[in-house]
Amino acid sequence: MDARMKLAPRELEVLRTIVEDYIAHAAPVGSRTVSKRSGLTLSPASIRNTMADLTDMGFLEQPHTSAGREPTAKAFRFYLDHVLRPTVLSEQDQQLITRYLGNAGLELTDILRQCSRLLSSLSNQVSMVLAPPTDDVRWRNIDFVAVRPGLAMAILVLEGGMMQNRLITVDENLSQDDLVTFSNYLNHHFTGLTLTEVRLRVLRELSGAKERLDELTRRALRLARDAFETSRERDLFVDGTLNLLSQPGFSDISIMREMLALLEERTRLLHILDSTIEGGRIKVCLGREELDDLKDYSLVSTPFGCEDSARGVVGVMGPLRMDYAKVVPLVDFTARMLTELLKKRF
Amino acid sequence: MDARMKLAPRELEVLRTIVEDYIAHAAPVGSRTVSKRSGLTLSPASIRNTMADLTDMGFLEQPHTSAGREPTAKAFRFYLDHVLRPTVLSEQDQQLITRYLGNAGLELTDILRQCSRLLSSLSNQVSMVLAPPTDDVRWRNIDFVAVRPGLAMAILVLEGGMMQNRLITVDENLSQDDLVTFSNYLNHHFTGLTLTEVRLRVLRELSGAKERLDELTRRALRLARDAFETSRERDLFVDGTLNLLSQPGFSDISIMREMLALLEERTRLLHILDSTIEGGRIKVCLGREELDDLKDYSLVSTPFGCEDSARGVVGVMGPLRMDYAKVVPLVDFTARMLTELLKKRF
DNA sequence: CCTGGGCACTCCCGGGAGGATAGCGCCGAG
DNA sequence: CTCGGCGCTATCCTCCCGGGAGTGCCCAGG
Repeated sequence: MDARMKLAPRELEVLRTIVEDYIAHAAPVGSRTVSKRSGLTLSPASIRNTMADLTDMGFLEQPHTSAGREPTAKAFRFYLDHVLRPTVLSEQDQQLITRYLGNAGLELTDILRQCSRLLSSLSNQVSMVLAPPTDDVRWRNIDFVAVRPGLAMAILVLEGGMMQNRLITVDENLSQDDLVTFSNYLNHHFTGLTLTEVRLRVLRELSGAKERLDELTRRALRLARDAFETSRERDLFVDGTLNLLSQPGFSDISIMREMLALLEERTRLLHILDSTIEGGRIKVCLGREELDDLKDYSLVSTPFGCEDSARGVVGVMGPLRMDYAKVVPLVDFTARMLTELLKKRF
Repeated sequence: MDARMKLAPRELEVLRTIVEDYIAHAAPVGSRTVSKRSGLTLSPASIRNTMADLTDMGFLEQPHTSAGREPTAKAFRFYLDHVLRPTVLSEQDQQLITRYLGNAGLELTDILRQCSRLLSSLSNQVSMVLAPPTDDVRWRNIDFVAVRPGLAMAILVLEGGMMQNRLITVDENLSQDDLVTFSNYLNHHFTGLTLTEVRLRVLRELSGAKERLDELTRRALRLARDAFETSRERDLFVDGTLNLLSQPGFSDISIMREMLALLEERTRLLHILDSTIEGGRIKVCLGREELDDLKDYSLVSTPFGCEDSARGVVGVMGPLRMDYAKVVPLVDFTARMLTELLKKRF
């Protein structure tokens, strides 16, 4: 976007003032206000001229004749890209996050859940944390533990220290020793492959010439198949839904409902979050531009996790006019901490 | 409540009509409507007399002079206790539930989550499912699996087939064999005790004269302590929050917010649900009577699980005037199915 | 004594009028 | 280029008024 070139310093300053005032007060901004709050020493009348220009350029719009101006999505985009300078999170919040994540527990899910809580309460918005996908992570080790006759738990450790465990039904008279034999077999054959590859290979071998497989192999493969048949649903933590209600100007209940519907319908949400992973850097996705359902909302998200392995996403969703100056560093910092924590722990 | 004695057949019929009409339309009911809809063949004027009596008795109230009557909480209580006859769930819904629960997975959490989904979508209300507490369940078997040096997973199987697993940090140079030794030791000593008892005993022995313990014992006890130090938070599944918004007459946003706050603040919710477990039978708890925060809501809940072991709770929460004739059998049936399923599976 | 028609009364609700307010556009002087 | 001033416009709030729904009460009739 080369829009920056076109904006004179004064226009830029006026735009900045309007956006920030709008973020702070959630109401159309008038020329008088801009005149007072901006760094410029211009009368309202002069400001009005500039505002008229900005309106022509598509940065501002009036809800109706003779109301103040509201920034458009384009204005927010511009503000984010060219005006907002990267800031760091307040010392206080940093400490809070570090402390909480420090003793959030050993399990990834606990950590991520905690993370989501933190994000929503610090941002006063809806937060979401999407766990890293496990499909492309490499197999390191599997264990089977007999729970009771006919039921066993499979514990799969993946590269990077991620784990999955799930219950599977097994032959009634399999002993723990049998299970160990099977896991040895599987570990020997599959270590280093990704889960997707494993799944593929298991299926191929099982459906292939059965007679060629000995009993051991076949049973081991069956176990593996049961344990990984379907890829496990990725954990998705959403928190702070309540914050949606506290907002001024959720004038339209229907949008609200749309939002809540989205939050309950995990698949779509998951897809949206996942699509933000690509850039690698923090990304602000304005409703009007990309999420066509949520015109007046925006999503600040960034991936976390080591760059070379599976990555999850943390994000904060709120109204278009949320406090980016705070939320962006917040999301950024949280993701960094999380990445660091995972690197250390796993 | 001996109020039933006092109600003449006509009064009862009028009350019934008003309650049911109010449930269906969520609006004050006038004498004219009652005259038409009730089984009685009386003119509005006569109905008015009866309605006046019912108002005096505290069963009805007027939002303002010259509006229709609304049933009070007392009326709902009466309706539930003496008018509503136990009905069975529609064949169709029964099948739906049986089918879905049938292939909900092997793990308890998956089953309960599914259950919650079902309840909310069939009732169009907010549903909640609280997992059985594990504190008073007896220990059956523990296993430790080394995940990587310094980290192990403890898998605890409880009586009735419930399981818990969690990660614990261990001595860097413990081998899998050591872990097996420890688990043998623990199983030998603790099988049959409840988790609370185990926790108590572990702490006592560890804090007691340390020199008396040999190395093996001490290390085994340490593992046990780490694995059970804090009782795990009970799973609580809430679904259908969205339904709150679809309701007519959530006139007051503040109540709505109260409700959502409650749903996020798990502890309180958990406490409320848990307190409904005592009766053993299905219970309808009207906001005004017992949950003083939620004046206009009511909770239909019932415990599930074998009577002699730990029991969880399923419930549906909705406005005072929800469709009890449908919700009560729904909750009841779901709990029964769940109980049966658990009995069979675990 | 119960029933039910009639009537006056009360209260809510929706629509319209009018004043106050906020903000714009434009013009014209400095 | 700046900016004070004026006229214009649209919203919001308040008040008011009439229609509608439903009650309470009275009284006649079975």
